[in-house]
Amino acid sequence: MPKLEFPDGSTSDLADGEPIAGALGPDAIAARVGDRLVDLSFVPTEDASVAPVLAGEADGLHILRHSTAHVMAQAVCDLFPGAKYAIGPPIEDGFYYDFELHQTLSPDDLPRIEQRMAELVQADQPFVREELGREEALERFADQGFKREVIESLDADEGAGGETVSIYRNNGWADLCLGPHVPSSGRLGAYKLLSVAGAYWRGDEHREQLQRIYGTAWPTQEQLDGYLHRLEEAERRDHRKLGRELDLFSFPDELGAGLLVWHPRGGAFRRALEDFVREIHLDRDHGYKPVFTPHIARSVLWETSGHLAKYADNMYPPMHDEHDIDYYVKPMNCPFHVLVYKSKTRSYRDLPMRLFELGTIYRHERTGTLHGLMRIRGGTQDDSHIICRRDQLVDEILRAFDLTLEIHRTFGFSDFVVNLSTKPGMAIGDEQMWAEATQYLQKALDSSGLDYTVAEGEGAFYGPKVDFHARDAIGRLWQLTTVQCDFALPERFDMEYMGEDNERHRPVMIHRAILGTLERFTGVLIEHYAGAFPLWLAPEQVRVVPIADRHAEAAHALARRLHESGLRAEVDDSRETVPKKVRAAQLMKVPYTLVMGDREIEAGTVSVRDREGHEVRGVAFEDFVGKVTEEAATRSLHASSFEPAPSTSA
RNA sequence: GCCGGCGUGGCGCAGUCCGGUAGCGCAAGCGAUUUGUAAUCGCUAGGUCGUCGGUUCGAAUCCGACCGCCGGCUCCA
Repeated sequence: MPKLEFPDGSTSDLADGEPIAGALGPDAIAARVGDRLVDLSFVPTEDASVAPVLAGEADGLHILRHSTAHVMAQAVCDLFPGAKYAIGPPIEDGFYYDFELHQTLSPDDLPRIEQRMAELVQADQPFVREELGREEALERFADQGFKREVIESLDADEGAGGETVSIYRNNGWADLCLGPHVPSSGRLGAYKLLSVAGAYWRGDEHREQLQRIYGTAWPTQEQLDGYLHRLEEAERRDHRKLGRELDLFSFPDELGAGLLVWHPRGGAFRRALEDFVREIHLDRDHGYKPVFTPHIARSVLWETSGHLAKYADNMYPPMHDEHDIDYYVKPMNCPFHVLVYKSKTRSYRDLPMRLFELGTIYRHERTGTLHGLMRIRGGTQDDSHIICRRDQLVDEILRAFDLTLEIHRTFGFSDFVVNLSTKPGMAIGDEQMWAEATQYLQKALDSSGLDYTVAEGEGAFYGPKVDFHARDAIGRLWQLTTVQCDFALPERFDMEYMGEDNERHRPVMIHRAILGTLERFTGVLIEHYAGAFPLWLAPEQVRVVPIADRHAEAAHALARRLHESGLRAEVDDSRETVPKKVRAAQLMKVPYTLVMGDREIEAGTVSVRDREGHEVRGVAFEDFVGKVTEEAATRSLHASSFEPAPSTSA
């Protein structure tokens, strides 16, 4: 164990995680993590003396949450005799702990557990680290099967101590643990238990299913409140709720799980989205060519592609015709695009060939995985396949990255986490193929200047891929774009082109979807914008509100003129009061509401209210139309501002 | 698929524990009001209580199966 050097020059060979009073200053409490000290002093104490946080706060938060998890596990074991406990790590924003209990937990049990935790905090039990020999540890956890399993698997893992294991003990309760922990249970911060759920032991669906309790923990009550507030904010943005409220789509029971219908307002939105995606792909610079392919195909296609072998369970069962030929509904578009390519002999001059389709696919996802628009059984991908020569591959991958960034910028996504996913356990194609395909992606990534991390074994079964996760308006990451490099399907489908050398060559294929499915992307956008779409995507861009019946005709005339300018405008001529109609428009998040009364008709102006509630009266109609059509045409993310027309009356 | 929770008019909910044939608000329709920037007033209509089966004299309520939704796990071409 390496010696630690403290700021004052002294050294220590304290064990990992052991609290070190005064190591970072007179009032600070630190713990050793690996080869550095982590300040624990932000953890609130009654004297509230807080030294500067010298090490990363994330480390301290981890320690705090991990310690909270221990205390919770202790509380659960106190309340539920015979409890078996599995693992309880810190996670983003909190922690969980898995248990096997004689009874099933319900959310109603959480307050009791919190109550018991409070007593343990009150007792201020020290976290005591102990090192045990393996045999000793096995004995200590004699009635804790999960712990014994962990201990027994330890020497398989590199550097886990081998002969000894460490435990952390609070009074009589102890857990196998590397630490570190806060010095005592009285030093937990603000915490709250959130939910109970099922989880498999070791993440293996063939093993025991345990009961998991999720909780969150923060240094201060304010931070906890802030987190709970963020949860509420996320709930407020929930696309399933907003989708209903904004009348965008629904999932009728009669269709079956995971299948939806788009309502007119959702249709207007989707149309705008599709127009944008189509336009940008098909323009001269990006050079994609539109193709259209059917929704079903004979089984032979899926046998060749390998989908039947690997994904039969997640495909809808086949239908067969009078000749007993099986037809499958397509779960992917790629084999069809391969057939487009193979429809005639290709020359090296034809490459790269970039095929674009808004392709609708059906996947029989397991019921428990469905989630609003985020995971559905029928949806439409902005699916493209780029077939090219190897010498074109890196450039084509880079072009796909550029298009990805360009498209996402339009929606206000600028912060990405990028992964390079490598060969999974079950894959087609040989090692060399995989190595080469991965190299090309890596090369493109390196020259793109994008930061990325390698996700081992996360690739598609036919090739490695690069995934883009975009950060939304409230900081959440969504996996959207995937760019996959495929040497396997060209082989399986025997794709060829005639080279300059008059020989046959095998092309390579890039699979890429930038938005993913339009449905999922719509869900992400709803949450990103909290339903307040930028003008160009808003289902209804302008709502005209006549004040009294006598203004209805003028209101409809106005809406007609807006339509002629290419805007989506509606008139609310219901016999309600103006405040009520304004409220209705606000609730539907219509970008602009125009209130029409005598003054506007007389002056030929409009009274503009945006959905933030800003109101400007007496705006010249041409000024309004000009700015708003510009805002829509440029796909601006920002609302226009208006000023009253200068008075022209003499 | 697995664990747990849930399913009552278009939406949000009460009633379910302790069986006795459904109630509120919003939305909708009608009437009055003709309204100036986030909810005018009144009236009316609308539900075989997810579906099927069982227990019972009687089921929204108890039991079972199925369908669907929610929180997770697993999976995600």
